Amino acid sequence: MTQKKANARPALAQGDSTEAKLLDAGMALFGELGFKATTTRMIADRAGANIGSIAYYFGNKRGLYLAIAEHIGQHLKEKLGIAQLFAEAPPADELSPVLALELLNQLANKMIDLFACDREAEKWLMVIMREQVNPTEAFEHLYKNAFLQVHSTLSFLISRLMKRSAEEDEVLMETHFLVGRIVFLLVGKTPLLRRLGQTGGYSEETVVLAKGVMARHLRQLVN
Amino acid sequence: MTQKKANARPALAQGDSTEAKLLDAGMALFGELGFKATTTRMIADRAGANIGSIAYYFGNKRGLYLAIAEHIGQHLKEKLGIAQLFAEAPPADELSPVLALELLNQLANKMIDLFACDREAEKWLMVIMREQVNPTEAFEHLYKNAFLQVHSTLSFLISRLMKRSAEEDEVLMETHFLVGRIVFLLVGKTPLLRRLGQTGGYSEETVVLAKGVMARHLRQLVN
DNA sequence: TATCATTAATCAATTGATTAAATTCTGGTT
DNA sequence: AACCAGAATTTAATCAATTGATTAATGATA
Repeated sequence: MTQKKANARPALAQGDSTEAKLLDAGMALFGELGFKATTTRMIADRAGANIGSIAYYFGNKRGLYLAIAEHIGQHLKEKLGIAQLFAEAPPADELSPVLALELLNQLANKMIDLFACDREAEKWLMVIMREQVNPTEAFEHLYKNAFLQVHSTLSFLISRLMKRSAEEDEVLMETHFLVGRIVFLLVGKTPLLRRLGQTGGYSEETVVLAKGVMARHLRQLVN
Repeated sequence: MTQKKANARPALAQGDSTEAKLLDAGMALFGELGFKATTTRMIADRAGANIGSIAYYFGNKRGLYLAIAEHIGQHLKEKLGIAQLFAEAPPADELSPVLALELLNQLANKMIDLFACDREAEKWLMVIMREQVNPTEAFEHLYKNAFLQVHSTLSFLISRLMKRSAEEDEVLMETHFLVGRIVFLLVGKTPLLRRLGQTGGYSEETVVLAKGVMARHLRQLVN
C-alpha cells in the first residue's frame, strides 16, 4: 500500500521541485519517443531524480503521462493566447471578414512560430499529435483541451471569412487543411529541411516564407 | 552461426509464404504501434508463424523492419502510378499550366483516396510518416524512395502551374503545404471524424468534399 | 518527533535473441 | 514409383537483458 499523497497535488508543481522536473523530463521524452519507448529510468535520469519518485508522485508511469497531458492544454492556450484574441475582438455576430482575416493571420503566425521554431513546445506538441494518431486514455483530455480549442477557434474565424456557418463541413475541412499545413511543418520538418537544403532547423527566411504563403492562402478563402 | 540463407532472398516474397506473412504482419504492426512498441511475438502471432522465423528470414527484428521499408517504396509508387503519370504527359519543358493543373488534380485525388480510405495502405503510410518524424536507419531509404518521389513530382507540377522554377523555396513550401493537407487526413483522422460527427471512417461525401476543397486550392495556385 | 521525501536494492514479467531438435521439402538414384 | 540423403524450414525451450513496480531503509524538514 502506498499511503503517500496520491491525490491532492499542489495546484501546479512549480520551479525545480522533483515533481516539476519529472513532468518536464517526461514531456520531452514522451514527445520525442512516445509512451512505450520511453522508460521510467530515462525519465528519472533526465530529471535527476530516483526511479521511485515517479511512483511516489504519480502512482506509476501512466499516471505521470496523464498528469503531463493535463498540463499541456494550459501550455498551448498560454502560448497561442486564444483568450486574449477574443478579448480584444468585437462580439461574434458582428465580426467582419476583414477583421476575421486579420485575426486568422495573427493566430496562424503564432501557430507557425510555435510548430516550426519553439524548441520547447515541440516536445508537448508531439504528445498531442501522437495522441490524435493513436488515441489512449489521454486522448479525450488532449482533444478537448488542446486540439478542439484551436480547431474550433480557427473554424469560427474561417466561417466569418467565408460567410458560412461554422458547422458546415466545408468550413471544417478548410480548418483541417489549415491545421494540416502548419502541423506538417513540425511532423515533416526533417524532409522539408532536406528539400530546402537546410540543416539544424528552419531559417528565419523560411519561417517568413511559410507565413507569407499561408497569408496568401487565407486571403483566397474570402473569394 | 546461422548458415541459413541470410542474403539472396527471392526477389519479392510472394503469396502466403511465411516470409511474406511476416512482412505483412510487421507492416501492419509497425505502422500502428511503431518499432519499439511492436514485439516480435505480436508479429509472429499475427503472421501465424514462429518467433524464430523472424531471425531465420531477416536476422532480427530490425532486419524485418528494414526489409519492410524496402518494400514500401514500391507499394507507394504502384498505388499512385507516378510512372504512368509522366508516360502519358508531354516532355517536361512543354507542359502547359492547364495540363499541369489537370495532372496535379489527378495525383492529389489519388493521394486523398490513399491516405483517407485505403485501409491497407494506411499501415505502411504510417511507417513512412513515423520515419520522417523520428528518423532511424530506415529513413534514408524511405525518404529517397517514397517521400521524395512524391514530393518532387508534386513540386515539378506546381512549378509549371506557378510558372516558377522547381527549385524555388516558394514552390517547395507550396508543395509541403499540399502534402501536409493530405497527410493530415490520415494523421488527424480521429479528431476530424469527431469534428464532422462521423464514426468509423470517412464517408464518401467527406472524401468528395476533401477533393473539392483541394481542387479549389490548386486552381488558386495559377493566379 | 513525526511527516514528507529520497534512495538503493530487489522482484516478477516481458522482450529480443539463440539453440537444438523436429519436420517438411527437394532432387537424384534405383 | 519408391526411396533416400541433404537441405530448408519450422518448432519449442531457454537465455540474458530490460522494464515497471515495490519495498524497506535513510535523510530531510517542520
